[in-house]
Amino acid sequence: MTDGTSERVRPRDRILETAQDMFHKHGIKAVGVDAITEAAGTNKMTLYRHFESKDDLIIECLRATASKAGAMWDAFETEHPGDKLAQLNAWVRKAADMLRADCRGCDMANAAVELSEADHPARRVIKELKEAQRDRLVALCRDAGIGQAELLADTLSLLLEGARVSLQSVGAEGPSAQFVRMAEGLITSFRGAAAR
Amino acid sequence: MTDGTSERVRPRDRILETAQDMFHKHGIKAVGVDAITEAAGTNKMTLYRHFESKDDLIIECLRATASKAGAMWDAFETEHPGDKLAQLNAWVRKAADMLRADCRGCDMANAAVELSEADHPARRVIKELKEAQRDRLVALCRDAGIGQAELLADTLSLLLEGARVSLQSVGAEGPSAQFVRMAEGLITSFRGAAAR
DNA sequence: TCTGGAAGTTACAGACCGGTAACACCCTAG
DNA sequence: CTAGGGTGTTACCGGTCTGTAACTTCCAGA
Repeated sequence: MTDGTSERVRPRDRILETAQDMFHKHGIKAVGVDAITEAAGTNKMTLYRHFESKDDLIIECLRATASKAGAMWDAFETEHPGDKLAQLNAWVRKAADMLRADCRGCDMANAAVELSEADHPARRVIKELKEAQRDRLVALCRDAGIGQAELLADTLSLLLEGARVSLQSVGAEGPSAQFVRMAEGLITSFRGAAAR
Repeated sequence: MTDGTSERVRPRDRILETAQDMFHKHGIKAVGVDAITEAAGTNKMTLYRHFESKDDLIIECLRATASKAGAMWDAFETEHPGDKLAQLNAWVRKAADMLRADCRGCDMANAAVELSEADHPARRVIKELKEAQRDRLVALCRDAGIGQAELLADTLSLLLEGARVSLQSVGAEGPSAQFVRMAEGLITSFRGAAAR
């Protein structure tokens, strides 16, 4: 057994985890590679042995974040197997849970704002991952038997995205406080339209 | 006549205008004061004679942007005097017009994302200005005779905020393309609820 | 014409950034 | 035990950043 009880985490994974956390909390441009390696208990050379550049590290962080979000979606399915409407409601509740005062918003959206250069390599990845999330929400709405599934999914997407950014600019007492009411009202409204 | 046809703009105003434009296009942290002064046809010393610091310049830029947005609101009133519902529809159309592919989003929201430090002096100003805009939209909805004016205004706010950030992460073909349909549907829905 | 203040110029300070080179070390697989 | 790859350490490069000092130039108003 190579690991035993010690189970030492590889430097690459420590760097990835630490970078995700620091990028999320302080922003990408506000965090230097020196700060990341120090917080991860390693050094800059090791970082550059595992990642081509800071941009490469950013991209890997975004992929890791999206992967965690994907696991959250899987949890909806296992918690409410087959019941798509319950999964959609779980999504709303989970989204509302993330709208706490200390929430710094969506990492991908924030990265898109910070990395303003149109040809930045991270932009491709952000678009890919965001489109995948959109497809998943559309499929969930459709499978829940909602008529205009795309429109509802897009509306919910924009509401959540807006709530996350509003949280940062006006705070938790702003419009984002009404997110659950808006989302649930929309879902019932769309369901009623389908039944009609 | 001191100005004549030349109409020379004061360095301070040139700096403010240029900084607004560059901050909007490239982001705050991506633009240095040297680049601003060069683009404004002046120099760094002149900038620091008119603004205490870069942070101070940022704040003045945000105020100027909000002032321009306020002028836009005034235009709604003059174009549709007394007709609050028409003004609300004009707001929707104006918002949709800003959702072009090259749109870089809301300067205040972007600044809130970029300036992640909780005690950054710009954060107070951002919150103030955003709350003022919210109050204005709530008043417009209420004066348009809509029952749950606050809820509609907050929903529209989040939708627009979300559309602007979605535009940057997934592009113009993403959920933001449906903004007008969503907004108009919401307005008619809320109006129907009031009539009921 | 004189003068005072605004504006421009140059140079610099001090800090931080991403990224690299050269070298010492340790720990594990063979 | 030994060899070698992953890791840590230190120093450095060139560049950029905000902000300041000292000085010159320009221009409008009295």
